[in-house]
Amino acid sequence: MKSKDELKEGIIIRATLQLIFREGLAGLKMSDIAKQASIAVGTLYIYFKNKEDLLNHLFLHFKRESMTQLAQKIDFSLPFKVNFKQLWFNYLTYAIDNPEQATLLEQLHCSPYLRPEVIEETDKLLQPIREMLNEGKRQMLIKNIDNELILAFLSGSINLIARRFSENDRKLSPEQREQTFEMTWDAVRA
Amino acid sequence: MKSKDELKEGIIIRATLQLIFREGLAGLKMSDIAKQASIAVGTLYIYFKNKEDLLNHLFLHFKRESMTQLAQKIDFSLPFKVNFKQLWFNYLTYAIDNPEQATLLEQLHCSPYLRPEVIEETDKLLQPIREMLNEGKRQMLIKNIDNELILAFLSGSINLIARRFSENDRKLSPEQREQTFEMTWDAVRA
Amino acid sequence: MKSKDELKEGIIIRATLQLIFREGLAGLKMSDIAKQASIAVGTLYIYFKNKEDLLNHLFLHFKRESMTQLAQKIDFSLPFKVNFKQLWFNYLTYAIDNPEQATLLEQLHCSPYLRPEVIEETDKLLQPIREMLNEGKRQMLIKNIDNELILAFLSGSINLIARRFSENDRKLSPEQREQTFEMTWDAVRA
Amino acid sequence: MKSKDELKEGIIIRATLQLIFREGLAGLKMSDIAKQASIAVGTLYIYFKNKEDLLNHLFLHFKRESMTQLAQKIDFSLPFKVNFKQLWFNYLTYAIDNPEQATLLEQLHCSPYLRPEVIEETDKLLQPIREMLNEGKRQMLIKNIDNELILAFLSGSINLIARRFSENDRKLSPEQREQTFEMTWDAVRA
DNA sequence: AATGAATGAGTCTTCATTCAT
DNA sequence: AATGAATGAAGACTCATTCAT
Repeated sequence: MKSKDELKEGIIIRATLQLIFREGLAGLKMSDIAKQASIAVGTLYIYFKNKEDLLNHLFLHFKRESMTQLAQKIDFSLPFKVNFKQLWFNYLTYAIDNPEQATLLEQLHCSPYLRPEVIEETDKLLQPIREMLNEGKRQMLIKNIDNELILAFLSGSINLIARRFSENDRKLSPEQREQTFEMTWDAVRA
Repeated sequence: MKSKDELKEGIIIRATLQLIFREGLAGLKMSDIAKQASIAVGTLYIYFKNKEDLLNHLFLHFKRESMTQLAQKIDFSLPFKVNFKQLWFNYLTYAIDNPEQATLLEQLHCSPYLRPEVIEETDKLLQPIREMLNEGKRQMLIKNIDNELILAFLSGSINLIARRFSENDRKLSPEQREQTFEMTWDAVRA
Repeated sequence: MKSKDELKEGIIIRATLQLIFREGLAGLKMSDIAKQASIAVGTLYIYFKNKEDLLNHLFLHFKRESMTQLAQKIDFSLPFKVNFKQLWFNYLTYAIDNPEQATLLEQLHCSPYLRPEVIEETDKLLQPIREMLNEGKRQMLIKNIDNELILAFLSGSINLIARRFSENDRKLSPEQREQTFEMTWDAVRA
Repeated sequence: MKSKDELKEGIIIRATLQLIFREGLAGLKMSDIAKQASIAVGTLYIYFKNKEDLLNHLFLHFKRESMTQLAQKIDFSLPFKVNFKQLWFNYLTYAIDNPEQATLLEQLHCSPYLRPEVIEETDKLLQPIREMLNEGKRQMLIKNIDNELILAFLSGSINLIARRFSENDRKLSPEQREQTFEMTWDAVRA
């Protein structure tokens, strides 16, 4: 008896990520995923109910991974602005340095594959960030504006910037990153 | 003859817009477009070389339309900030009030259908806005940051906000719009 | 414009019949049907929603055809027994001489493809025969037994006999047919 | 060892019977059989060479079982008609009360799984009944008609009746059973 | 003997595009 | 120009069977 391989699920996820990055979500074929993962097509269906299911898992997987990256070096004993800046740079760095994941999440987001519940679930991952914004407001450091509005403002700007400036020959320079943060901070500061 | 052609072309474009909004880009079938436009499938191929061609035309069509909306009430004899605010509100209003088009442009943007040249062409439409930013910098009213960075910052934030807040029951209130503009202006002001 | 061919539906039905007879229902492939009918696979789906739909139409088609055969030379001005015998011989002859159809109807009957409504509909085709049985009872020529019971008795016996004796080298001889009818008549006569 | 094997073989056979009755032969999957029998798929292939082999065994198993039922209370010292009636009632009762088996045998019969030799072998099981018919003819109690014809007549009618009237809410009443036997006896009596 | 994960050939169905009318 | 029936390549998914453990 071979036991259902924990590893194999990861191999499939990884293979799919690479394919979407290289060829795009639109041309993604189950048979290609199998080939890329060096397994049989049928095996895919042991680990995932169908294509949609695989893509939803994929989305959740990298959404969580990106959230983990986001929280790095955050230390609530430090001043708000320090953490805010760290968070912002974490996000930007991750988005710029992992264009694979970013592309994936973006392509999936406007695809018909994603189930609403999965999108909802990923939304919950933002909860700690919302709390942090609340803390910033309490300290009267940032504007008293609806969290969702601020979040949309922050994510939207950072996402597009990362997308536009992730290609190697036009990656954001350290100064540009500082400038962009300056814009962001001016936008939200009280 | 010309007018007849253009009329039908418009009908097809309009029909496609509605279908993408209702059913999404992924499920879009040529036969459905034909049905929605009350013509035969074959006729589609008289006006457009193929599906890709149709979608590229569609993209360009609404990109231009949105740009026209954008320029409304802009008057270069007025002060920079007045125009900047007007432009910003034009964009936001259009994006919120025409979720159909916004959805369309967004869905198309991360689809494999769009030709690079078309994306490039739409980029040119932003030229006047770039000039305006230059003027703002000359007057030392806005930060001296790379235009593309500013544009990405502005478009990104406004797009995501519009998407998140375009459903009828959570449309942005006038105050929220003002608040958002405040963030934007603080971000770019010198 | 080519108009949807009335004929083609018949061609498909005919091709399917031959295939089921030659190869059996179990191995029936849509691609083979298309080949046999000298059309493209896709064309099948213009005339029939899917495989199940095609097979249901097939069933109904030949059920009706067999019913038409059944009614031949029936003349209600003739005495009951004459008609009864004629009917019985019509059925037996059809079943023996068209083993293709018989095989088909039988195979379909115990397949998962047939929709209950279709089976119901074919049941209605027996109505005239039920009336005839009623007439026979009124004339006190046949036993006063529930029609459904008589029908099951008649169909069951005749079906199995036809199946067992339809191969060329053991077809029922005229005497055997008379003998079988004698059994049948003795069974139902009052 | 032997007994252990036979036990498991029986469990598999039993599980398959239930599945075919509940879900039909067409949807029958080896994996489902394994689940129903609470064993692993691989184990099926220890007891049966393949699916076809399993189904042939199944067919033979229940064919034999039904024959055993058939012979109950038959006593050749009793008069012919008594035995004939007993036999007939045995068959009818078994068919009505064990719709599971009846469904199974019927579904298998028009499936591509059954090997001709197996069908032949089951035919041999009818030998005692043929002898009985011969005895009836010798005593000039029944018509002098080819045994196969009589058998087909009897089985066909009884099978269809049992199928039509085996559902609980329309099971044949004792009177109806008597009536049906009356038809049968009239059919065969000399 | 028992297990069940892995395999991959096989099949239905879809849909962009063509072309005869 | 307009039509829509016809085409057939392409792809998701199934399931009997195998085989390493």
